[in-house]
Amino acid sequence: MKMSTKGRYAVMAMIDIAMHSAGEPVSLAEIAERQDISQEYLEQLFGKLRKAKLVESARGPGGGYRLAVAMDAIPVAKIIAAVDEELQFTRCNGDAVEGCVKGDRCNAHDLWSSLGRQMMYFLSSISLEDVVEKRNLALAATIKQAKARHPEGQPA
Amino acid sequence: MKMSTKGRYAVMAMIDIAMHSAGEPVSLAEIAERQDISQEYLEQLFGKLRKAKLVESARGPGGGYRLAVAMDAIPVAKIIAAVDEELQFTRCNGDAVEGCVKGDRCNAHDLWSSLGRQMMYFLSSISLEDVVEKRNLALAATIKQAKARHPEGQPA
DNA sequence: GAATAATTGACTCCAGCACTCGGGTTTTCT
DNA sequence: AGAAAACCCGAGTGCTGGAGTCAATTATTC
Repeated sequence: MKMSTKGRYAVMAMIDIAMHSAGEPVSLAEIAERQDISQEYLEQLFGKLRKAKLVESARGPGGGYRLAVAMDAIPVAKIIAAVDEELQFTRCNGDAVEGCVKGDRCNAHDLWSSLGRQMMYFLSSISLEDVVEKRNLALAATIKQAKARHPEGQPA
Repeated sequence: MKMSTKGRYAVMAMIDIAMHSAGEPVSLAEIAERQDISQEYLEQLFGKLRKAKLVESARGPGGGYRLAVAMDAIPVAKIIAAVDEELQFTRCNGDAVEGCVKGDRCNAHDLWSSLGRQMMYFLSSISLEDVVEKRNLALAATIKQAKARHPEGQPA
């Protein structure tokens, strides 16, 4: 269970722009330098981010990228979805019901779709601004809830 | 972003045992047949489940595996952790602070560790029994919370 | 001792990730 | 106009790790 670098890099790059852009576009060379990601790889990612209308580009000298909309209107989930083809976990994913096991839905089906929903809501509920400002990341309430359901619940 | 089949298969197999064992052990051949997983692959997984003390084995004819402890004492997180080496997302994972980017922690560090924690608490809060009985999977409360934080939050 | 089933370890296959490369084209500055 | 700074785009490549196979062994029951 892990996340691809694409999603991670994309979020890092978006944060970088959000933090360093004072109206002027930020060049990929800068981002590559600061985030330690190859510029060629970033170009790939930004192609997708642009198609997803999350950034706008400016060509020529002094050009670069800037956010297409305000930070607080960009949920992290959108960034990841833009570059990461699929962010579902199971081939028996939420909507496509058939094909789980022997043409039927597997015995853990509800668990996985519930987990997927859980993550989607988490990532949808946190905006780029939240990350930059380091807000809403503690989630004390949600965690307390989980504990209340199973008081002995301990992480690995 | 996806989960390996190992974790999925392991949970499916454990559910299978929980549902079909009436005290007697359940053989891998049965599980393989019912869950449509190759027996050889299951052997690998059960080696790890046994080492993690989640199942007990009985050899010889009529043998097989049974749960080592009660269903409600087995959180899903433990099953996955037993077979899936790492269920962290980022190389900049929760505890190891260094090495994120240029020896420092990356700008998205808190986001990833928070996401990881979120998933761990979710999977720790759900027991094998919950899954078998299909309880606690709706999580209406948690979802409502996420919505309250960002009312416009929509999944991909 | 024959059949059954777990136990173990090594081994193969291959998709997809993580890049790299080599060309473009557009824009701006001098 | 020309050069330089950037974006733009499609191929191509290496290789890790997941997914699954195979074979041989040990233990148990009848």
